[in-house]
Amino acid sequence: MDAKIDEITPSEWDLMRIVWTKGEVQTGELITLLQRKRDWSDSTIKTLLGRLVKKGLLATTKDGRKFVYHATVAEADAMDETVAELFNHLCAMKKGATLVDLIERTPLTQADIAALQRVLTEKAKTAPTTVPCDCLPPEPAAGVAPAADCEC
Amino acid sequence: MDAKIDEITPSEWDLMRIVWTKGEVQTGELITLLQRKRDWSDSTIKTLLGRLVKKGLLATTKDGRKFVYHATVAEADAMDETVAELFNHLCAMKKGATLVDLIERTPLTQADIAALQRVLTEKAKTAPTTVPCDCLPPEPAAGVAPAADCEC
DNA sequence: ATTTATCGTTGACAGATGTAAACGACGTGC
DNA sequence: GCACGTCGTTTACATCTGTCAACGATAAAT
Repeated sequence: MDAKIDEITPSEWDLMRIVWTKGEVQTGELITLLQRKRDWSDSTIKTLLGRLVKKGLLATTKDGRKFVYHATVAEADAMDETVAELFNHLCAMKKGATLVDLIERTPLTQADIAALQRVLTEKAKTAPTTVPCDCLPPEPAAGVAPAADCEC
Repeated sequence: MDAKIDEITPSEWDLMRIVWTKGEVQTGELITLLQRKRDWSDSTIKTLLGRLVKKGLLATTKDGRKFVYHATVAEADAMDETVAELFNHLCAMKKGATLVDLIERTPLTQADIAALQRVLTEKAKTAPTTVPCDCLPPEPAAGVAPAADCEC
C-alpha cells in the first residue's frame, strides 16, 4: 500500500516537517517541538500521529516499547507532488503568471536561481507561443469551433 | 466581508474556472458545461454554487428571476493566493528545488519563460547564498545554537 | 512493590466537504 | 388554465479534519 502523498492536511504538514527534519522522532520530542509553534494538546498531536501512520505517511519502529516515527516518503517528493497536484486544478493559460508571482514572493538562494534559469533556458528551446485555456470542457459537438471562445 | 480566497475546495475550483472563463453564467449553462467533465448530479452542482455564494466567492445578479453568477475575485488573485498559501506550509530551504520541479512539469509559453527569466535576473541581484530551514520551531533556550542542527 | 510519568489506543464531537434527493415557486408552451 | 421544465432552497448523510479527554498498559523512579 503506497501512501497517498497528496492527502496531507495542513496540520499534518506541521508534523511531517519535524519528522523529515529530524529523521526520526519519538512522540515526546515531537510534542515538545510542535507545542513551541502550535497551541495543541498532547492528545491532538497523538491523534495526528496515529492518522499519519494509518495513511501510510509515517512508519514506526519500536525502540524498547516506545515508537520511533519516521517518514515513508521523501519531503521533496511530497512537496513536488502536492504542488503539482494543486497546479492541476488551475487554468493552464495562467500558470505562467502564477509562477511569476510565486517566484517573486519566495526567498531563493543564488543556487536556486541559477538552477531555475538553467531549466528555463532549456525549456525555451521547445516552448510554444501559446498555451490554451483548459477551463472549459470540450464541446461534444462536431463541426464547431474547438475552444477559441475562451477569453480566459 | 471579503471572500476567503484560500478556502476554495478542489470541487469548487471546477465551478469557479467556468465562471471565470465565461464571465457570467446561469445555473443551467454551468450544469451543462460541468457535466461534460464531472459526473455530478444537478443537485450537487447547485449545492456547490450555493456554498460558493455563501463563502462570498460568487455573487448573483437577477436576470428576470433567474440568477446570473459572477466571480467576486479575479482568477489570477485566487491562483496567486492559493499557491502562496500552500508554499507557506513547506520547508523554506526546499522551495527552490520544488519550483524547479514545478517549472519542469508546467507547460509554459515563450512569453512566460521570458517573464520568469526577467524576474529571476532581478532577484539574483539580492539573493542570499543560503535560505535556512524553518521546519523546527525556535528553541526558547538562551545561549544555545540557533538552528544549525537542521539537516533538512 | 508502589507511585508516577509516558505512551498508544479509543471514543467524541463540531465543522467542512462530497454527493444527492426532494420540495416549492415561477414562467412557458399548448 | 394546466402541465412541464427550470431554479433556488432545504434536508440528508457519509467521510474527513481539527481538537481533545479518558483509559489502559508499561517503564522508570523511589
